[in-house]
Amino acid sequence: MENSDTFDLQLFLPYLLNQAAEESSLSFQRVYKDRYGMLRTEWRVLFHLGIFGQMTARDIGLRARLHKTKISRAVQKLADRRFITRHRSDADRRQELLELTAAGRTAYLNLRTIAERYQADLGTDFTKAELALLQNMLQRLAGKTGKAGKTGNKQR
Amino acid sequence: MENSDTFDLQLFLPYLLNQAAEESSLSFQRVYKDRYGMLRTEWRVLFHLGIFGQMTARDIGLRARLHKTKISRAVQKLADRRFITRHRSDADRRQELLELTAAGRTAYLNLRTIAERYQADLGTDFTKAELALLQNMLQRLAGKTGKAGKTGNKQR
DNA sequence: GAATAATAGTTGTTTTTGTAACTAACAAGC
DNA sequence: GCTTGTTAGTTACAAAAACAACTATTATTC
Repeated sequence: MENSDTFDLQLFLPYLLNQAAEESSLSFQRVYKDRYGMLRTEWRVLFHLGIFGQMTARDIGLRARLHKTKISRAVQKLADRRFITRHRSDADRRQELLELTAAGRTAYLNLRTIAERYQADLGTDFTKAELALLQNMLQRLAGKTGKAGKTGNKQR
Repeated sequence: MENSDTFDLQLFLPYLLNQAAEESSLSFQRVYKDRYGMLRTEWRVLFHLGIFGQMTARDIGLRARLHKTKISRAVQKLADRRFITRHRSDADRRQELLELTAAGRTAYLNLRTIAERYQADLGTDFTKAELALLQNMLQRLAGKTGKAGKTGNKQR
C-alpha cells in the first residue's frame, strides 16, 4: 500500500553481508559437501589444522570463533573419517592435540587448491585494489567484538 | 607441525564474509530477538511488507531469496502475533496477500529506526565513499547467481 | 474439456545448531 | 592437602533449518 517508505534493505549491512556471504559460500560448499560429505565447521577445522599444524580444539575455537560443541562434533566426524588424529596432551591431560592424517592433508590440499582458484577468479570481477579494500573492510567489520576477548570457557 | 603453508584463511572470501556477516548481525539480532521474539526470517518478512506493502509469500521469497517453507513458518508466527494479516487472493486463490497490521507496522518502524541508527554508526568507522564501495561490491557478490533466475517452485 | 503439468503454500521428517548440564583434569587459596 | 573455582571437552535435550512429500488451485495441451 503506502509505498512512502524509503529504507533500502539491499544496503543494510547485516542483510547485505548475509546475502553476499551465502552466495559466495555456495560454490565452495558444493565442493566440500558433495565431495567429502563435510559440513562448514568441518572444513574450517580441517583448514585450521592444515594451515597451523597441530592444534587443540580450544585453539581452533578461539581463532575461528566457533563454539566448542560445534568443534567437538566436527572433530569427531573428521576423526571417524580418518582425516585427523587425536592425542591427549601430556602437559595438560584435559586437552587433545589434533593433527591431520595423510588423508586429511590430501583433502585439505585439494580443497585449498579450489579455494585458491575461487579467490583468483574474483580477479575477473574486482581489481586487486578493490579486493584488498574489500578484505580490509570486512576484517574491520568482523573484528569488532574485540573488546571482551578473554579466554574462558565461554567462547561462542 | 610443518608450518610451510601460506594460505590465508582470513582473506578467503567465503570465510571472511561469513565472519563479518555473523558479527554484524549480532547486535541487530539481539534487538529483534529479545524485544520481539523474532527469528531472522521473521524480521526479513516484516521488513519486506513494511517496505513494499502488500505482497505474497512468493514475492518475498523471490526478493529475499528465502525458501518457501521458511517463509511459510515465519508468516504463521507473524500472523499468530497479529503483526500481519493474510487474505486469499481472488485473482489466484492459491496465493495469499500479506499485509502488516498496525502493530506490525509499529514493530517495523521501531526496528527500522534501529537499523538506520546501526547503519549511521558505521559512519564512524568508514567514510561515505568506503561504505558505498563496500555496498557496491557486496551487491555484486550477492547477485552472482543471476544466471538461472527463472520463477518456479524451486526458489531456494 | 479431460488429462497432465506447474505453481502457492503447508506439513512431516531428518539434520544441524544452540544451550545447558555434565565429567575429568588442573589451579589457587587457605 | 582439601575446598573452591576454572578450564577442555563431551553429551543430552530443545530450537531451528533443510529437504521431501503433500493439498489445492491454476495453466497447458491434446
